[in-house]
Amino acid sequence: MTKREIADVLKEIATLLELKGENPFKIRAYSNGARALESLEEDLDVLIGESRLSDVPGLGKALVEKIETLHETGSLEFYDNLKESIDDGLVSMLEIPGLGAKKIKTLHDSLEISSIEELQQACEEGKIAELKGFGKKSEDKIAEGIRNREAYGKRHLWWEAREVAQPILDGLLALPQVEMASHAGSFRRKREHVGDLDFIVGSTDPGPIMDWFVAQDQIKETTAKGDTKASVRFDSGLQADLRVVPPKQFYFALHHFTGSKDHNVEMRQRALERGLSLSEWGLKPVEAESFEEGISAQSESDIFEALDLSFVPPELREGRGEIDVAENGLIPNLVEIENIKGVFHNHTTASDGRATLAEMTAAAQDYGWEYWGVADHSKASFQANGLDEGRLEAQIESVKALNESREFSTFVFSGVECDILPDGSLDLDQDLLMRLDYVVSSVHSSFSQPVDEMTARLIKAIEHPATTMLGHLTGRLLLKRDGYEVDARKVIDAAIANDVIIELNANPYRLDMDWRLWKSAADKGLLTSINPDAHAPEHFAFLEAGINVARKGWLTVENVINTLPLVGVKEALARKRSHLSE
DNA sequence: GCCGTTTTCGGCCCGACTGTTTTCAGTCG
Repeated sequence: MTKREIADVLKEIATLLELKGENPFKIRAYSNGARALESLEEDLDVLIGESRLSDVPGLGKALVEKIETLHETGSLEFYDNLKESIDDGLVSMLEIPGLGAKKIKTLHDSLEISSIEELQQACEEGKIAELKGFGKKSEDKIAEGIRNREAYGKRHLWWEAREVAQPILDGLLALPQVEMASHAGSFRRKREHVGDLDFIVGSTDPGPIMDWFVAQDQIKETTAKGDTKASVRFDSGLQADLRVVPPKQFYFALHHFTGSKDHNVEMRQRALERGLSLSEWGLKPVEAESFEEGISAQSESDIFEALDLSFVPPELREGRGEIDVAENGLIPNLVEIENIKGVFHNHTTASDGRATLAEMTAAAQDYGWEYWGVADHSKASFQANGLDEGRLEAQIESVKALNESREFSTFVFSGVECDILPDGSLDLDQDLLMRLDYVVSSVHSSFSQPVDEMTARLIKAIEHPATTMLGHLTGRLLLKRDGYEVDARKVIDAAIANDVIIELNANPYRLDMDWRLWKSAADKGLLTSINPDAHAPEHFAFLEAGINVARKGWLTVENVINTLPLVGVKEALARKRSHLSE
């Protein structure tokens, strides 16, 4: 079993133990173990081979044994027995808002409910309302939760959540009672998709703010409204929480609700080591009665500083080692959208784009970019009107003519998004590919190959002398379709060895390669190009989503080739070509 | 179940909100 698969098993064990009513700290130990495993930089084989797994914080004797068993045999008796003893239906009931492990256990023990269908029936028969600890409102809420499950149970792309979040934030900031306001949560951390939106406001007069918040016209329902906290749901199913706190608490609350949970746990522990207690209300000596005696913060930086840390940007607050790095003052200057000087991997009407070469060039010029690259599909992508050798040669001439015309200040690179055929070979003639400024090699077919075959296919394409960069590593479409299976580590190593870039596809549905893989890859020397994969001028805006991912992946300008000015990029592309012809 | 150590077991983050209750448990973040 792989690291990822084992981590999933540990997570599932945690959930199952919760439904059994186990000791909450034991449950947390399994969750922590899963996370420790996922964020391992080192190879699991090596760690187990050298018996160093127990050196990993969070993995003790019991977990090490279970992980080793899973890794070697692919199964675990403890897990099998546990799974056997709990109905799948109980697990899915956790998805209903308001139902946690304890209530589900009560429902199961007293009414023998073990599926959502049975739960729904019990609601209709009014049995839930009669249960001790439940009531009519609980019953209605559960029934509502079951009805909404289909429509609202999903997550929302960051890109789409932003459409809702930005007007709300602007509206809050415009209210006279609001002294400061920000979004928080996974949205502020720029996760690729979010479950809900969080807003934090600093104010001494919360009433009007709460009233304004729940009165927005896109709101479908208000699920909670108190003096300082409210929750609403929009038509899209997206939920948003607002918390109003006194201004002096604002930065503590902002930090707290930005999370992540893992980051906060580490921050609190660090505070405790210094005799301090950190919470959403403030930072004070453990023994102090109130936060009046605590430390004040005029910014989040003050909080980090009070714990001897340099500022950690929200994107990095995932509990993946950022505290240790901040302790040494080594948080890098993350790449910013202003650093981008141009973009590769874009399409025109020559294949499946919606704008012409000139229109796209004009749009790129509007962005102030020094260059952009056209990379239309190759002939194997028949459905996308891919270019054959003849049409591509014609496009090379068009690009050349456009550059020579000096109609635009933005330079155009001639490239192609060349299909990687099922056997790993490229879809176009090598001599022609070598004449292009660059080649993006991508998979668009035979997604279901076994992982070894797919990995070999990608590596073969990487080793092709014409390949400049690898397109969307997994082909995933977030919230729609999983990517094809591929051994990312091997592909990354091959890319580095062959001086090939792996793109960071900035399409909000792709964001591929995943942010979790970038830090270690970049540390090993991998370069990326943040590519909007634009099929229309307005898609150039996707760059922002790509920047989010790059920042979450700890990338700096040094790791991103399209932060280079035109001259630098020309040199880099030419170097790859000449280096190979030697 | 992990950790740390005051080395053998106690601590592990905790408050707002809801719906139930009539002083609190469960959920959520």
